[in-house]
Amino acid sequence: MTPMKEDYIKIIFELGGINKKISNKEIALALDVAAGSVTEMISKLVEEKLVVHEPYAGISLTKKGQRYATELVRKHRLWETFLVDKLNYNMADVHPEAEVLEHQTSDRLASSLDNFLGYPKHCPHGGVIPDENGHFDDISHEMLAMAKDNEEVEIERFLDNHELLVYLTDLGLNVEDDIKVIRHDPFEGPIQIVRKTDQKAMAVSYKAAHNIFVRKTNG
Amino acid sequence: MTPMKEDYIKIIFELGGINKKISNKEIALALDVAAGSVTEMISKLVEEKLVVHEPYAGISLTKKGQRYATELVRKHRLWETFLVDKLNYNMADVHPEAEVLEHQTSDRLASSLDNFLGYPKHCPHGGVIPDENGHFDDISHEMLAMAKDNEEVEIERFLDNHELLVYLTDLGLNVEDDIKVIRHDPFEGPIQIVRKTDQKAMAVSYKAAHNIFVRKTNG
DNA sequence: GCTAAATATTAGGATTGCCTAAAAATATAT
DNA sequence: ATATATTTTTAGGCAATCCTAATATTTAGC
Ligand SMILES: [Mn+2]
Ligand SMILES: [Mn+2]
Ligand SMILES: [Mn+2]
Ligand SMILES: [Mn+2]
Repeated sequence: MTPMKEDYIKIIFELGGINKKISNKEIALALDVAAGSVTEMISKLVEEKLVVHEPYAGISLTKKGQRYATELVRKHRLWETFLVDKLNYNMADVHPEAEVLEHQTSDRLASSLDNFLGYPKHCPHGGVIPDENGHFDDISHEMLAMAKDNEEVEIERFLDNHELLVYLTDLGLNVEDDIKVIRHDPFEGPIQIVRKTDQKAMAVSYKAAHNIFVRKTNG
Repeated sequence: MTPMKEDYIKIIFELGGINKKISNKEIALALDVAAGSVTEMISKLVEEKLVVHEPYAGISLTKKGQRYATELVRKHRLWETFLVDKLNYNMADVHPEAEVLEHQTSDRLASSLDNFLGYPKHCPHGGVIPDENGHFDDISHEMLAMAKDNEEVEIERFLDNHELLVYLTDLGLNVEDDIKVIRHDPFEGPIQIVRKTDQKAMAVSYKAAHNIFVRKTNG
């Protein structure tokens, strides 16, 4: 496994989870490489039984590919957690550092780090950290944008996008916040919310609200 | 700068410091690559003004090359310190992890790590950690093997060799120990020493004593 | 000082991963 | 249903870094 192969496997996992088929183009876009490079790399990953490829139909991970993907996601998110919790990085800044450290992280290092961090369950963006055996909890795919007026939800996770995270940091909205949706302004206007703990009112842009995933807090 | 170029620069620094000329062969041996590969890489480093090469005479670093070398040594040793101080690694085990992490360490990450570790001056093997500006203290080149009977010295540093470090860990000898040399057994026999703090007597093998560097504690 | 051994360089070739441009396959829109 | 647009694959090349084998140069032994 080279770092590039790991990144291909990881992006297939992140875009498609454990069964959705991903197109050549989606990978090329996400990794910022040419389509021809993707075709070529995928054919190598097929040989190594890490992915399944139906030409012109799509690409998905084998069990073995999933194993590598979750390991890499684990390492990535442990580093992100380290950077925020121990080195006082801002959550918007950790991605590029983790993106390279992940590939140089032995299993021993990952497990020492995990222990040092107190076995965190989530990265600073709310992403699940798989355990040593590749097990991880389900994640929500419910967008804040889709929550109904008056619904009470918990902020579960943010997509790991720099601009989004800077925006949310400025706004003061955090993972694990319990909030109440007040209303959806028309014409793709902001979603108005209130944080229950401190009654702070926030207006979350329509676009951002599509990149924030929530979980109903029942009630 | 690629990771391999960084490793070439670093080994030239470690073998030769800031002025000694290093041979092709020494580099090939240290990095475990073929002599032809070294010639080729050196010619690239010459183009980039990182090293000076007199064919058949030897290779040394330019000022620019020294700058890169000290930066990499700094990152390497900060990681080693992190692994020992925070993740409870044994000093014999840290080298391979640091060897790869060093290449993926931004200046920002290095300085956050430095702060987190409390600005350590030395790595777990007693090697000096250069500061952000590439400055570092002098190091001793006096081998324990050469210390005279009855001389009192402080253990300054160990060469970073796995077997040596395992041996010294078992023996219980540490960097910064203040010791007294008792005697040199003949026929390349061990050097008998006593640690001043706890009067613990130790017999350090002849070979190991050539890889341990000390500083006179005057007295 | 000459010859043999050691060291360094050059030459030719492999691999990995990327690129662009052309060709093939598929999807979409009227 | 065809023409157009999009996506995917193929083909030909390039850069980095390694290797082995052949050649050149320097050093060491007698
Ligand atoms: Mn990565
Ligand atoms: Mn994350
Ligand atoms: Mn290295
Ligand atoms: Mn060290």
